[in-house]
Amino acid sequence: MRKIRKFSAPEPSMRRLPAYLHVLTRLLRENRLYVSCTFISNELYLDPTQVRKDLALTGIVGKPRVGYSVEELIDKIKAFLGWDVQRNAFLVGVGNLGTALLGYQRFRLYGLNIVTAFDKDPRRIGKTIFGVDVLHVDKMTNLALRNKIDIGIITVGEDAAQEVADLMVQGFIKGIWNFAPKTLIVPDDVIVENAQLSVSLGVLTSKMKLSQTEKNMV
Amino acid sequence: MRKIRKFSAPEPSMRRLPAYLHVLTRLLRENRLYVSCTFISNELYLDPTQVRKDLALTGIVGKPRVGYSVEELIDKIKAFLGWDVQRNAFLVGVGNLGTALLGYQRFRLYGLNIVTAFDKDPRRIGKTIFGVDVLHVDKMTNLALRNKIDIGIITVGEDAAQEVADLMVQGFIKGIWNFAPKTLIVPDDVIVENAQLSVSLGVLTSKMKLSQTEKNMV
DNA sequence: TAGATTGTTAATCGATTAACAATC
DNA sequence: TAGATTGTTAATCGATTAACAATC
Repeated sequence: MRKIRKFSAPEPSMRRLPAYLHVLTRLLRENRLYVSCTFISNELYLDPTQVRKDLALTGIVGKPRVGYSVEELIDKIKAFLGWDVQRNAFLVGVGNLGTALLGYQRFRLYGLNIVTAFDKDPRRIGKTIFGVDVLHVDKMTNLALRNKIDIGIITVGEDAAQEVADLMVQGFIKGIWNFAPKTLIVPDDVIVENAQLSVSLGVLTSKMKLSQTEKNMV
Repeated sequence: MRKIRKFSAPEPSMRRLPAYLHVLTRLLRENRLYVSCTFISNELYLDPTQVRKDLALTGIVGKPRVGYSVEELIDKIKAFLGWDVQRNAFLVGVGNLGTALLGYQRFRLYGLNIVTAFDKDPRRIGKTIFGVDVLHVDKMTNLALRNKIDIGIITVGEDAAQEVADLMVQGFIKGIWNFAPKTLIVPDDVIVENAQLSVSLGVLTSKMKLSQTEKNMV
């Protein structure tokens, strides 16, 4: 196995932080100034020590007996997740899922700015979907080189996914968000995050199957 | 913390299995009869022992020097993930994401059958989207009780998510696939799988931030 | 002050990886 | 048979949880 030096924080922690942000945003709306780990852990059914460690990763310092400043904590978590800067993205594959992502307003909260979409289907090219133009995928690499594009979103089928990833790498895109059910091969300095729906569904249906077995066992 | 007796398999393993299935499906198309752990681990950049342990979870028995039967392995993994049976699902929230899920043909491969969709927006009610009728969400609970519905898919906003989950629980739905950015509170016998896009995006942008820091450090 | 909460160190738990015997 | 591969046990690694001192 290729060993990669690990600078990055524990992934389980990274995955919990967005949920903290949801709670904190609500508290901010309610004008709460401070929050304790215990409060967050109760809201999310997590261990309070785990919450404390996760928060410590962001560099925040709390006040004993008082807790953490809600506002400061929101800022620190956003910075930790890299949501404090705007990132320009290209999306390739304007099918159902791609279209849904183009219309997902919430991405603005995370600094994700999808500037252009691409496809190879002539029926889709030339359209404007949720204010985003759809161009032929052949134009993607050059456009990525000219405008600095941070993130490439892959919402094509599994057959085209590697091809699209290659074009993104050529366009010096350093982060790929891959929704295609395919393991991508990219250089070491390119980060791939997989977001296959099947993975999540598999966890659900696998656990459901097990809970049926449990019932039979009782 | 509430301790839950754990029957279910390690979640990391469950999350890797769909990727194995992709490789195996390709091999099946290529008419390969047998496959070794080493082959799969090379394809997916995983440790071969890890692959072997994951496969062992499915109950498959391999032949030394030969490997595992591709066809049998596919069946075993599908059974393990609970993808060997059809499950009826209701989807609530016919926004962009909900619509995309209704049109996602691949779900059939996983046994997921979305039978009806729901919303509370009168402009959406009465429509048929990708062959699925959209009804008012008030009708959901009763319909779930009358037809046996296994899975509820929540694609509403965070404000309505808990409310929708409550209705699903009342309708005896035992598995909830939650795309809303909200931690749901449900009885112990209901399984919730969260599939927030923000979690995946957060991992990507957090790692990208770190790799920029690395560059500055060099 | 007393006590709630943070921050940190130690212990436990679970997942990954290494080593190796069994097998065909 | 020799050797590739499985299956399993042991070692390591990392994440979670417990314990407790520091703080305001």
